[in-house]
Amino acid sequence: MSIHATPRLTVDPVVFVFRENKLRILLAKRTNDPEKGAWSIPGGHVAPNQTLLGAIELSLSTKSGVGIQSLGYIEQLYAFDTLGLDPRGHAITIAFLCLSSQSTIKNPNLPGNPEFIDIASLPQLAFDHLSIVHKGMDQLKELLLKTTAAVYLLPRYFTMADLHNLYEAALGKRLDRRNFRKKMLSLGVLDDSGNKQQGVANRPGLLYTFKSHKQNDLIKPLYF
Amino acid sequence: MSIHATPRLTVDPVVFVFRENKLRILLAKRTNDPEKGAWSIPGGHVAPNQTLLGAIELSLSTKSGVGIQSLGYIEQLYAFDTLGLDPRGHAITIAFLCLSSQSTIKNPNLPGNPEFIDIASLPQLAFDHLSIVHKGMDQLKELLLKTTAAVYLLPRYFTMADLHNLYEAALGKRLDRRNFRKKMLSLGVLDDSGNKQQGVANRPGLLYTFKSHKQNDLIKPLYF
DNA sequence: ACAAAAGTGTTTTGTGTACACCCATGC
DNA sequence: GCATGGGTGTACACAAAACACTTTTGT
Repeated sequence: MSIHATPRLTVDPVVFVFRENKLRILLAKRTNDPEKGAWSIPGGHVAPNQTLLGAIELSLSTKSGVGIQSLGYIEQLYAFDTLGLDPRGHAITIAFLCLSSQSTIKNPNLPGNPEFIDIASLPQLAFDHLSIVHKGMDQLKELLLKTTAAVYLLPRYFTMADLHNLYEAALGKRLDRRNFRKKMLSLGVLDDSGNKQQGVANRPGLLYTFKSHKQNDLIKPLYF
Repeated sequence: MSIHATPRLTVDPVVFVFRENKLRILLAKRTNDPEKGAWSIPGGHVAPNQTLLGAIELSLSTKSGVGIQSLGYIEQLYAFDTLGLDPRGHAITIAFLCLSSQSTIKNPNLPGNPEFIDIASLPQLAFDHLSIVHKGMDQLKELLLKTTAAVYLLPRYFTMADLHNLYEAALGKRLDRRNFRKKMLSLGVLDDSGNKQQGVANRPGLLYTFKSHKQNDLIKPLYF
């Protein structure tokens, strides 16, 4: 293919979902040595003439059953150099941030037992995968503060409390409920659907959606 | 080396300097086909067991004579997929942002005639190098708004007008001189050296430096 | 004295932040 | 009617933005 020998190239998808008011990340147990059995990001190698996204798609579906069409958002994060970390030899892995509103695993019985795990209680991870996860969390924070990326983590209809809980989980701190509502509404990216929550033992919240032409929009940066 | 065939891996350093009130980028003419003679970023291949920074260092010094020790700041930018763009076969290039306050080329007679070229009048670039340059410019803007990165582009002593000109060149827009000064001074990252400019045909400006313990600092984001 | 750029201050307007009360629902 | 979270409004402090005059140097 080439006269130049280079390190191996791999990709690692950091997939976030939001379920039960917890921000979660897709992990699977390694099925091979090294670090067989350790929780890890379900990534894989890039073949010649395969795009990076193509490699993401293949390793995701093979190792976790998550289809790329279920990801509303994909963005390249960072290239990590594994020099010295992997006994199989020098490799560079390019991490991707992926956001999905489908928060259940369709094939939980795959060899690696893929699961969406709460970022607040992460297990030990293989290799340098913890740094990769942290990079993903940092970028997700940026996105939530500067764009309407929340649309890719929430269901079509959600309450202001859902949105508030997502922001608190992702930013890792408490936000004043009233000021949060005020800021969000002032951005003009939400539509009041006119409907209310059903079957809650308290005053039901209004159900909102993101305005369709405001999805994937930059917003005035938020400061919390 | 590996049982996995992958695309070639290369690195591309986007080196910025600030000279004569112009933001400039390091370019060299390609000395080989394809696109022989076209202006390009002086990057190169990554060898197995070579770090990405090691590859940056080697290609920079070989193709442009710029030593890595002259770069006050290096940061990884983005991985670009060249699939279909390079007749030599599939390659992934990882771009790096580099900032230098040494703004003259020591070896202008190298084969590629390396030069620091004003970003306001860029020539045609080889391959997708224009996208890479744009990514570098975007990230530089971010850095200037959020950190004291200007320290890596300016000489040790500089006037408020120098700093102001750098920001205007990098952000590509006019900034109110008085509010700029006020914001910069309020950040508490500058020291007044007590000396003044010499030999200008008008009132000389005070010479400032960045406080040494505030270099590489995050600052309260600036809004211009 | 004149040109040219440096240095200084005020006012207005918007927004982040803190905080307290009423409202709708299920039980 | 009571517990639980949802929804609303006000006051204060701070910072961004717009804007005009005085000062210091070389010629």
